[in-house]
Amino acid sequence: MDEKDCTNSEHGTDLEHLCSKAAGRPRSESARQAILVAADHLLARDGCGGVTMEAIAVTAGVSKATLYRWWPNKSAVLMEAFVAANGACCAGPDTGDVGADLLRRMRGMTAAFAGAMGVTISGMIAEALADPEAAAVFRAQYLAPRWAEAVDALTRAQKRGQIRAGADLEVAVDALYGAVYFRLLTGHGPLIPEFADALVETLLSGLLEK
Amino acid sequence: MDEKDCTNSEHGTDLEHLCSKAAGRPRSESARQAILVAADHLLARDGCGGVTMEAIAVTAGVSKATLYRWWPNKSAVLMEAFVAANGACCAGPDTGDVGADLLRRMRGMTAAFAGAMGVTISGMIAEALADPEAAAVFRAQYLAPRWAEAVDALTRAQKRGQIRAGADLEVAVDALYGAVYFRLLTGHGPLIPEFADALVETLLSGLLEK
Amino acid sequence: MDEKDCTNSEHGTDLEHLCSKAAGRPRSESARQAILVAADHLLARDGCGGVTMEAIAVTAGVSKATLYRWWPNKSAVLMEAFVAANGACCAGPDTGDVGADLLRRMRGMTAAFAGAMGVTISGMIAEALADPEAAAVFRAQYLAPRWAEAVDALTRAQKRGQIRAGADLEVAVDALYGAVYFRLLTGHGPLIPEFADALVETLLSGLLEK
Amino acid sequence: MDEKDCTNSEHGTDLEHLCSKAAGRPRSESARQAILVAADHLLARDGCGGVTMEAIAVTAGVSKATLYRWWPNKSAVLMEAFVAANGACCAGPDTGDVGADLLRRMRGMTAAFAGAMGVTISGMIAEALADPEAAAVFRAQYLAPRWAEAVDALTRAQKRGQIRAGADLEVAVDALYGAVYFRLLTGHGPLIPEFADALVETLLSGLLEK
DNA sequence: TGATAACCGAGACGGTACGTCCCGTCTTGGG
DNA sequence: CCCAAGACGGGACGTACCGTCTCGGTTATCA
Repeated sequence: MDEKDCTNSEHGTDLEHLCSKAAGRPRSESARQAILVAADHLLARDGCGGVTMEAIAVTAGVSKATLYRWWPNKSAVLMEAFVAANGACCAGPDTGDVGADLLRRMRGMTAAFAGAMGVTISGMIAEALADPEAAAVFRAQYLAPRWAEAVDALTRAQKRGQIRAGADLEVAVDALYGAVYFRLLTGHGPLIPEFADALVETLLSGLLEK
Repeated sequence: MDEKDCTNSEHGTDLEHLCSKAAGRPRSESARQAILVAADHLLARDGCGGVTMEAIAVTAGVSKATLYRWWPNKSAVLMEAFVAANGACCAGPDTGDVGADLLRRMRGMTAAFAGAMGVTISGMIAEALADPEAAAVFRAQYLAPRWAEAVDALTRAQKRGQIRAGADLEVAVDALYGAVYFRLLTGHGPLIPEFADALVETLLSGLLEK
Repeated sequence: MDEKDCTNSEHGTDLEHLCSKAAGRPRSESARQAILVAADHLLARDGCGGVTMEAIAVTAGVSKATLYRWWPNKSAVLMEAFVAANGACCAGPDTGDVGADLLRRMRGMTAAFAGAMGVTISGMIAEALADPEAAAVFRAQYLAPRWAEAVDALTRAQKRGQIRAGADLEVAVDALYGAVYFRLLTGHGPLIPEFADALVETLLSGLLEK
Repeated sequence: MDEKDCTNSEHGTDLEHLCSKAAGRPRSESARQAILVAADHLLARDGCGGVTMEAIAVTAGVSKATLYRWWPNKSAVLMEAFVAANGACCAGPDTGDVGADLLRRMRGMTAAFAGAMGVTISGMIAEALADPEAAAVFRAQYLAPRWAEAVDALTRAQKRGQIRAGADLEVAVDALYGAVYFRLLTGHGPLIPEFADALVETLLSGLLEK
């Protein structure tokens, strides 16, 4: 982190030399990439519990010591591999129709969670539950951007007057996302498009009789 | 399961002798209780990942073979210990005021999840994510009753005309519960009473501008 | 050790039950034998430094945990394997001629040390130098019996009047054995029959001019 | 070795330029000294097996690459550090009384071996047992001079007529030194002055009844 | 007076073995 | 037939050290 801030500093000042120490052989970027790729591959093939540090090392053509030099444990490697592969958060288009946009978003999410991504996400949450640091990474790198993006979309709709002024949009996103995660993690209901439809409809219209 | 069906059979018929093949020493009920108590205690103390079959056996004063004679693996023991300790599902009173009842329910849930119970539930879900059979037990013994109870309460309110006719109450409960589980499992927001309040308000009133 | 004393107790008293507890599955003697055989085999094939606990386990068809359950480390396993294979100390015949007997003994020793046994002994001493417990085993199980036997033989000759009364026979054996070990361990001279001859002659006759 | 032969060449001939290709920075003598000092210090503190190349490097304020640039492996460093610190072989005075001289010599040796030097020597022998090159260095740089010196002393006595003509003095020194090394390496007896006394007496007088 | 070549520190790298831990199975003797 | 005690095979874990490598930077000598 520190040296990244340093090298990325766009204003080359005299202070540069303070952090550009970097004595010794620099970290092998190729090894890092190979590890993340191997971890992601094994994650998809063997599931979260089936991945082994030894297997990652062998697959990546890397020594186990190198793994432990840069990541404290298996959770950390898997989590970084996951966010490296799934970090990008493609904001959907804002068509002006909050209902349609929300529907598209939630349908996409349920469809993804119903497939291979669902298995992977489950694994990452299991990992997060056992390791607070992994949890923090998952939250910051994967969850937060998507969540914020959804809140933003709702906020824009609210400013357009489509959503009532007093609504707590953050809690609303928790309810939308939470429902999907709930079904994913507990398996208590199917992740089908109709579920997304009903969920959006429920959130938008509310339960109370007018 | 099999012999349970047998011993629990309330109708003592002539068929009894078919399953009451209890030649030999019967299962020690005291050992079973000691195991469940020990598992629950260790679960609370060491967290889910920290519990060991060996530790359960020693704490319960029981041999490891006895554990594996009656449960197929660690998840099963922990899950049964959990539902034995937390199985009862006390339905709250139905005061006739949906909003107040729902608020009470969700506040209770968030408060519980914010405490020791939250840690335990997290552990059980982690266990469920790694073991489908444990997941089934968790769902059937813990989750389903509470979920059904909540759906029932909303259904009664709907019949009373407090909730609009077309609302999908099952999805609504998924959203309510899901939001709380979401925060519990991802740690992405605090489990405070205000969260319960906002959640109920959002679900009841909906997001759309009237 | 303790339970050995116990089971070997020839007088079956009431106290027997105190130590014949032996609860639990008894130690597998076949595993123990397989381990010692495997260790001895690997020792001969790969030399002392080349043996691996993992290799011993695999060769013996045994789990690594079983190794560490009964021996604290590699040295201990190797040492026990060594003494199990080379523990027997065949006392040579006492012909009544000290010189001849001594010569036969030292020639046999140098011949053995010049061959494969020399390599093995070197390894065991290296192991003993790094691990005091292994040293104690080597001393008690291998060295002491042979040394004592040699001292005894000299003592008998002394009683027969062939060796002068004041001679310190223990120190003499140290000199005889030490010289051979010295050449073995430092490689500073060859272990040939002539060396044994000269050594015995020197010790018997002494250096001083009469 | 090569460049040592070169720099040590006392006869500065025209050939000098062949090996004095010292284009570039010359070897840092201070680093070399620091390494040997550090190795010797760690050897005394942690014992032979406890010394690490990394530790030597850090202690000497030197990089690991520098170690491996000048020595092929750990044994070589330790051995050179040992002989650098203990290479000098102070020949004792030749008083004309071979018995007294021998006694003084062996008493000094046992006393030294009973102390810190004994631990160090043990370590070097352990190292030598695992590495033939280290063994050669130990033999040539440490052992041989002392051994030769002792043989010389005995030879002088023999020429003076104090020792019988036919005695094999080399074997006698092996017996004297070997006995002390034997006790040091196997720990089978104490290294006390009385041992030196008895040893010398035994060797000088021999065992046979006259 | 540079240029250049070998030095140096720092430290990451592949590799190998270590000793620990836990799982789920088994083998005893005893109730 | 149950139970306690506890040994067993299996397999992943995280650590430690080895000897090699790549950096950026530092000297002496040669051109």
